[in-house]
Amino acid sequence: MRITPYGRARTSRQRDTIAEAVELIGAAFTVDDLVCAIRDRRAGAGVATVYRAVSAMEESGWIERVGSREGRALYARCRGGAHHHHAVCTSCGTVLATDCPLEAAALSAEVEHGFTVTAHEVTLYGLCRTCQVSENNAAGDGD
Amino acid sequence: MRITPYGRARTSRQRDTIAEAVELIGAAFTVDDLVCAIRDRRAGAGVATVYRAVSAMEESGWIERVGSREGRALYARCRGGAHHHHAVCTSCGTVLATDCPLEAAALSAEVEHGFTVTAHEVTLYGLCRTCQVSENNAAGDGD
DNA sequence: TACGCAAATGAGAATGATTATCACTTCTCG
DNA sequence: CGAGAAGTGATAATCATTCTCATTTGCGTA
Ligand SMILES: [Mn+2]
Ligand SMILES: [Mn+2]
Ligand SMILES: [Zn+2]
Ligand SMILES: [Zn+2]
Repeated sequence: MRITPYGRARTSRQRDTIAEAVELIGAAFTVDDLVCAIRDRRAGAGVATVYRAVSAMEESGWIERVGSREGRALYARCRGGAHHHHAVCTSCGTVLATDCPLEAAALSAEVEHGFTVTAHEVTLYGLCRTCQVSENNAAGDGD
Repeated sequence: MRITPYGRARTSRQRDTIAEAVELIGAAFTVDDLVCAIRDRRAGAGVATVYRAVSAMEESGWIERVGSREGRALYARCRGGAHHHHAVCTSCGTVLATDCPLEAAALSAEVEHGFTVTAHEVTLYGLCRTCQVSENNAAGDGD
């Protein structure tokens, strides 16, 4: 059973456009990014619809929440098999998958204090190789 | 120079009460937790004042932000020397300091993709030893 | 192919945490 | 004693996200 953007849910003109925008952006995005990307396209979509589409895409596993930026939730197209985390470039939004650092290291809280970890959040922010290079050349560029 | 709840800032009846509440709780707390804890005490404080006090306490390093719970920021009295992270008991709010797992493991994003990490978030949620024990005994005991 | 209806849409209201205002009150210090 | 800086608090403003509800639409089925 192939993973589609919306799982087994119904499709629509709006949802198609939204999924296209996700592919087009090809990096971490916020709901607002989608709303803007869609505004000038063939089919607009109300804010509520975009929020619902993002929820559906996340539920079906087609996108993942990868962090937050300025109070807005960050998502990305990042099909996840095994448990992993994300490195998000704060300049261009490129998202890399990283292994979970908690599996390798014996967790001090776990071994020293008998703490049972049931959930954890690990998110890295920084610059991808491309953006490091362009920072060397240009002085001040966006974000 | 001793670290005081409000750094070099002025003190007040309200701020004293707020700092007391932090010590009294002795676990992770939200701003709302403080507001409630103070309500019935000798000196109340407006919500805005509590928010400002929490900011001041965080700035002075007397408390730290240790995560979030249901959309509300979580803080704790956790004097931090070296870089570290937190394990927060989702049952009682106990906060443990944990070593940073990113320093031990060679970060795959860093070595494999040339990604430069400039910031990261690591927060563990789970059950402290005490709460694990009480879960074995009692069946359902609230959040 | 025509129906029926659950699912989707969207404009706008509601929520809820956090921040900003602004008119006081209270320290601090010379 | 002032003057000015800092703190207070009721209230309004932000702002991302969710909810409402009347209306439309996709799609399985007869
Ligand atoms: Mn992923
Ligand atoms: Mn700490
Ligand atoms: Zn760390
Ligand atoms: Zn506990």
